Amino acid sequence: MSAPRLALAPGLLHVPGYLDGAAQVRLRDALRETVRAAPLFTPRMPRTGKPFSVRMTNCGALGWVSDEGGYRYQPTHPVTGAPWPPMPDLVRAAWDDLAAYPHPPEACLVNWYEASAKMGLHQDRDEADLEAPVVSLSLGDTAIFRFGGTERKAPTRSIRLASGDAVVIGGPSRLVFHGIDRILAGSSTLLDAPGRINLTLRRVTPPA
DNA sequence: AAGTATCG
DNA sequence: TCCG
Repeated sequence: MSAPRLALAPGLLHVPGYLDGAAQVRLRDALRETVRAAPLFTPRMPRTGKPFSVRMTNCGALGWVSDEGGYRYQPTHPVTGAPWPPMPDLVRAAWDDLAAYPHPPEACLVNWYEASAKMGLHQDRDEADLEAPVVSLSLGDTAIFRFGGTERKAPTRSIRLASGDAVVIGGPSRLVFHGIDRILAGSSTLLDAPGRINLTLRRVTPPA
């Protein structure tokens, strides 16, 4: 049985219920190990240093970080200096299943949204390889996800992303603006606290 | 630059 | 209240 893949735009797919309940529990438990090895940190805006409301960590060879020095991928945790922990097998399997791209992901950004956290409209454009899609997995409370076009001025729409949902952002939609308007606290009991975990899997460098 | 606040 |  495969979950329906809903095309929101060319190259932009929503897969409601991609992970069943057992897989969500398995991923949640794997991420507890990830966060133990690579504690959540608070990213900051380039230049201004203003903190994000979302906290983050990463797994895989490279991790996305942001601070006064800018947005970048790097192989080590910005606070502990340790290499990022490995990607859980389930994460890698989701990439193989959803990305339609013949090379492995290098980065898995783990975003923790507490109930009041938001993410402004932005593009994912720090990857040297824009041929590969970005694959997103949601766990915990439902989020209001907003997306538009590849220009900031394009009109936007919003959809709800529930625990277990996947989104694939690729093809002509690879550089669409997107963000999280709000979290519907209490909509899931998967996590111990109100909030949401989002994983974004990415290929960063062009394949050798 | 993936920030927040505020206004129409 | 939502959107720009």
